[in-house]
Amino acid sequence: MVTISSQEPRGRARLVDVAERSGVTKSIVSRVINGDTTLRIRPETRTRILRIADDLGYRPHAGARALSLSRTGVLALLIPDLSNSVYAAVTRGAYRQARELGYAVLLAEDTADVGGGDDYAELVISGRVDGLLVASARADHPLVDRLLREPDAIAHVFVNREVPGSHRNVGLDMAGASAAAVDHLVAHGHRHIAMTPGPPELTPAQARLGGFRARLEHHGLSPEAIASGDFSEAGGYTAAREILTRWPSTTALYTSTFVQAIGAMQAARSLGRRLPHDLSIITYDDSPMADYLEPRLTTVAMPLAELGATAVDLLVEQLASGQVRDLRIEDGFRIVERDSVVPPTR
Amino acid sequence: MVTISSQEPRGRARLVDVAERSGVTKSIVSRVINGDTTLRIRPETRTRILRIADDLGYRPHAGARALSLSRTGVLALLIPDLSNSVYAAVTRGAYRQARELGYAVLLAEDTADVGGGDDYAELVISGRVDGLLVASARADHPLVDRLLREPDAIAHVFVNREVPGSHRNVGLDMAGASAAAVDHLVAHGHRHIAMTPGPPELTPAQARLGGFRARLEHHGLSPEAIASGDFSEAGGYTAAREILTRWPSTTALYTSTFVQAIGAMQAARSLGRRLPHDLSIITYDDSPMADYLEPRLTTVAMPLAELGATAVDLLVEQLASGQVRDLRIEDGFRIVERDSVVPPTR
DNA sequence: ACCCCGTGGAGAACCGGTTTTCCAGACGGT
DNA sequence: ACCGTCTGGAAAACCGGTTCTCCACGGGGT
Repeated sequence: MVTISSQEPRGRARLVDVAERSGVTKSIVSRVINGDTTLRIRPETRTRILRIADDLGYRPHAGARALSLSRTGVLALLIPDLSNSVYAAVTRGAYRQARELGYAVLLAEDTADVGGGDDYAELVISGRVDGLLVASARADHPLVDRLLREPDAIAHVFVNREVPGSHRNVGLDMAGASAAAVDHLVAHGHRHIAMTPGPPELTPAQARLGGFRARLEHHGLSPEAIASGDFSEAGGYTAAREILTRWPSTTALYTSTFVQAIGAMQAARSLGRRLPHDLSIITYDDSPMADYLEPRLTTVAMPLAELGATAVDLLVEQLASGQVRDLRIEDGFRIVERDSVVPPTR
Repeated sequence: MVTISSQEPRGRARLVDVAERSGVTKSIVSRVINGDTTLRIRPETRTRILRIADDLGYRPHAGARALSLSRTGVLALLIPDLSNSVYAAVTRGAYRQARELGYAVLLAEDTADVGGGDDYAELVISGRVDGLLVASARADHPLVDRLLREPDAIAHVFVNREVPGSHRNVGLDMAGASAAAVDHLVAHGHRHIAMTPGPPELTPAQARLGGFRARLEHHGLSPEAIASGDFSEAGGYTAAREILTRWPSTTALYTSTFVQAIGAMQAARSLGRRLPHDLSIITYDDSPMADYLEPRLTTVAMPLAELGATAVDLLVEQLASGQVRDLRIEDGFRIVERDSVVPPTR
């Protein structure tokens, strides 16, 4: 039978362990570690405590801390689709900024199958996280309903989607980016320009389409064709085929996501169009892959990391002050010229 | 001045709130809610408690629970790169299985810049999660060192990588999948087959290369060429260009990741090779995008969701019993035939 | 010798759960 | 009427922190 002496290191060092070895009480250790400025303490005692805490590898227990402070220092980022690399960039920006502000980020994929999405509200109610960054695009999301019904119950910010009346939207200048895409195509001489904006009920699709239409009008043009289709390769393929068969005069296409562009390129090829001469393509959102397509794909790169970081800023601000507001990142997008946009041959 | 009556709903309902309204003590409520079978209680009292808890929307405070139980019911999944869709599939499998077993999964991207990676061990030490699913591929990872030094301090499992001596590896049959790819190419008549395995120091690259070599040998062949390059588009491009320029007799190429294949296709085109007739390509890992490339890309689809689920199984088993073991998912991969593999023309 | 004040820290309450121990009262048997 | 047993639940300790209140002690001034 082996008895554990009190000198034996336990599984983890606790505050009281540090206190015992330092010859003080745990309240002192807590205040030293947290840098309480109202504490008057002998410098040597302070350094002794800090050294012992370090020796023991002391780390505060997150649960105990959350219980005592009524806050966790964790934010949840809800994204609709992990395989969409757009969210990878947003996530990186959010992580970095959260870290900067002393928060951690918990990432959750908000798939439709997870019990209606109410689980995510539960993250906050059960005290796992302090607030929610909601990047889900689904229009009829039950979580969104709930957040709108009792907005103050749960700190939250909507990222890259627009929930009217929430006053908690942080977004990109999608209209501006779309206008830039139009300008780029027009500058190359295109006048018969089509677009695949994405599902009409989703706000990102609406915003990009709105900017597209408005800028065409500015140039005295109107859309050659608009065809919806979801944000996937298949959606781009279907929409582009529809456009190219029903409006063969189209010389340029603006797609709403990178993978839509992939689908659209395949659609063009399947109809015997040669890229880029028979059809110029530019897409919203950039990707490392753009350099390795044939033709290399011209894109509008968006400041996604900044979007994530700004969303964190807003959420932390909301946690601290209770104030909420909308914010749009006005600049930061840019056209990345590659080979998929050339002057029209007709 | 408004005074809050005790009838007023607080921010969240606590156990004691449910208890008061039920006319019992919180210990009873706790035992009822947790289904304590040793509790003898009047059925009507039980239903009353449950109804009131439901009415109040009671959710236990995760921190308090973790403090009391010394477990959180949360597992952390550490992945090296969020923009890699392979991990999206692994993550989905892990989420689903974790949910099944009553756990939640916290996702963390293990980027190199995050303070040496020791932060992740801290997730466990600080009581935020119960265990770690480590999918990071970096060979020299400080976290891996730490886990190897004190393996019992932190429950963990290595996913899709092989850490020798850890006895906590769960992986796919990469060698078998590579053998299947070789078989597929050989069945189409190829005898001059090259591979871009990826960075030589990473175990996934080694495992795929090993299976490739062994199966070629089985067919009485030897590799036409092997060129390393990282797992990205650029890595595939560079490696494929090297192969095609230095070993022009190559008729078929097996790449180690989907995006490597994208890069390799571009490399082939850049050298005037026509796909697939001048070069057949097959890649490890499938993607929805494969259907929209030119030519449509033949792949070896891996059971990634099952990998994630199995990893969770093993970690939960480790938490429950302290037992550890290696596990390889032997089957489940399959060739997805598309258009990028054709008989050689030479 | 006495008072006052600043220094340096002790002690206890509390956060919201879980779990173990214990007990009042009803009930049945003799 | 008394005893033992079972039923249904109360009470308290504990998990590991944070924070508020309070106090012992020593030095300086008069």
